[in-house]
Amino acid sequence: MVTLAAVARRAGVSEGTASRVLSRTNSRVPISASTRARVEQAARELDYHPNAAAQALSSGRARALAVVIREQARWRGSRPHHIFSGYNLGEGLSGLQEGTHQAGYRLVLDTVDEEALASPLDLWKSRVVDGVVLWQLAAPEALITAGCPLLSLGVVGPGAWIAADERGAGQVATEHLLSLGHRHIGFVGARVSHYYGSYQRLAGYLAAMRAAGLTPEAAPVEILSEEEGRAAARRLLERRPQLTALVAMNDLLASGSLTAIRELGFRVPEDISLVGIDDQRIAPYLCPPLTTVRMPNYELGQIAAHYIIALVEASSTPGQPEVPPPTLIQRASTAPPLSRQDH
Amino acid sequence: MVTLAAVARRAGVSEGTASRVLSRTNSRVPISASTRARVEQAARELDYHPNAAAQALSSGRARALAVVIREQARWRGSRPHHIFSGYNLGEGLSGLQEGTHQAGYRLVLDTVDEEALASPLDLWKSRVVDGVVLWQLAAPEALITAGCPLLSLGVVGPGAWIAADERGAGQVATEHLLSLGHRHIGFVGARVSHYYGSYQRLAGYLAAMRAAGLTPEAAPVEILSEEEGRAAARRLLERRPQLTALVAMNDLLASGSLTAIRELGFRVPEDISLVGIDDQRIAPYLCPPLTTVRMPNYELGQIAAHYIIALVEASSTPGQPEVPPPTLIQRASTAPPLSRQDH
DNA sequence: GTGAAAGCGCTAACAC
DNA sequence: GTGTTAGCGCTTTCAC
Repeated sequence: MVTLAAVARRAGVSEGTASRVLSRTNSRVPISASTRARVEQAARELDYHPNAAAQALSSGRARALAVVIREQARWRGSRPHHIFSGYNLGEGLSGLQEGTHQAGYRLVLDTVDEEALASPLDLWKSRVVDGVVLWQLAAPEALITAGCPLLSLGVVGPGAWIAADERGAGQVATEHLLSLGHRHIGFVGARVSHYYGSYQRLAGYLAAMRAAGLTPEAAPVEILSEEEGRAAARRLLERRPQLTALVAMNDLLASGSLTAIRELGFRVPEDISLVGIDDQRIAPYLCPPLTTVRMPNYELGQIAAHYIIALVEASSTPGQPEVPPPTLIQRASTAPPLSRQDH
Repeated sequence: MVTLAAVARRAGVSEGTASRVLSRTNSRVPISASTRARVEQAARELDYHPNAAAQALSSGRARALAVVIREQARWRGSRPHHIFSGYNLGEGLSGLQEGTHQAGYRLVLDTVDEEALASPLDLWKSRVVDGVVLWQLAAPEALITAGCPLLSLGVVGPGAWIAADERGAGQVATEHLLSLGHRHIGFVGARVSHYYGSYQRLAGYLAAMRAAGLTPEAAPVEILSEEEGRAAARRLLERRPQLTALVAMNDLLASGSLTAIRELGFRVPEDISLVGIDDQRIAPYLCPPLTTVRMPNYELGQIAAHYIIALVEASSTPGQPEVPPPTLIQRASTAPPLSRQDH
């Protein structure tokens, strides 16, 4: 193993100087250009890689962040699988990894089942990570009282949190239908507990409807499943036959709604238009391909990385960052209303 | 911060003894029950969490593994996204995380763009991780010469590698069609370079066809895209009008094949049956829902964790592990052949 | 600007 | 069985 001492020896300087040249953190001291060059060359020639554990121990910073992901309480086949598979988490993780890597931090992956958030606490207390990013997860009390820098994504605090413009997504979806000429638009998926997005997306829908002077009509859903989406859409369409369009709180519910619409003998988009939110991987494969709203997941990940790193390094709360707006992805599930609405 | 010294003091023992009681690694020495109890209680009372950096520095083991994931060279919208989003990586990561966590190791997430595998090398040389798991990625020469314990998943070595029974998957898919009564079965997706699965799945198809005394008919594909799948399926069906069924090398190609089949005026499954492989998230949403073969991704992840940890701790190659077989997931895209085959 | 030296918290080899 | 002690490789005062 090549140590700092070896580099220092070869460059003809002391360990302290070599450290000052080579480490990002310790560089508040001016160094002469020639010394710097000699040290850097020696490091290169020796293929020096600083020992992360030694750096962490000595500096008190691990230069690592934890991403915590909830284990889904649902099963596929007979094996557990994490929320990984859905919600475009991949995009978010990409962004997080990108931002994290750029800043010279590492990302430690952690998963937790429902409420047992012991493992991120342990990662923090063991100084494995300097901070924690919680994916669609509210900060547990224990982590907060432990003083761990943390950031919840897509969920309201306690503690710092950021989210995409979920309300805007509901609005974008609704306004798209409005601009197509729809006047009787329902919402599938109100009231999913603990999920920030569900509340805000509904709020966006309500705002858009009211701004257009129209009466909103929303059907609640207890959990996020296709089956629930199907049932809710069915109830909505039976209760309000004048509806010509539906906004679904997310693509999964949209998928269920599609089934309900078809079961009632309607065609999409001729009789009923449908918009989802999320632009999940399944969206283009639904029949017809689903018009939906894409959330800035990648960017949210990047922003989260910057935010938590600022929090870790400055131990002062950064300002609320700007998140790019959701965008409409137009596919084949929406069209202008036919005459059905005329009665 | 609560240190080992504090625990030792409170328990009335030396640091060495406390360490022996509390650390998994250092426990080859017998300890009296009463001492052990006293130390454990003291640790509990003080809420002691060993400093990971100090442990790593002192022991020379980080108790961490890297998972390396390739950055996809394709774009979605205008942002990069990783292979995360596809190939049921989520299931595999779950299994990996599970196995890793159980053994008291952590998982460090790393992504690389195509061939630049510098960052896992750096993780290893900096002693951030004790070993590396490469997801659908061949081991780069540099990592091997560096002596890093590593394991490639779903790809043939150099270095250790494990994969699911890809050949079996091809066979299962083909045999399903055979058992339905099909005799003219084509294969979409031969010859995708560098991908172990593509070769083996084709081999499984060929074996099943030959075992049934039938003539195989495979269409090559250059890259894994729906468009390529569509083109290949079209070529195949035009060249061999007697075909009544298709096996696609994976669900993405199956999706493209579905389009081609429909474009040629055939119905699925009445005129043409179609089987995919992977059971990706999109599979149940295709029209009709795709019959496909599920790969044991979760288990593969778990097995990988055990394997690499054995490699790290024993520095001896474990035996080739048993991976559960692929299983057929029957949905609506397959049925017995109609009379078309009779001419 | 640079060197010397004191730890960071833990493990492990060695005594007893 | 348990205590003592010498580091692990780096950062960071404090001198000069």
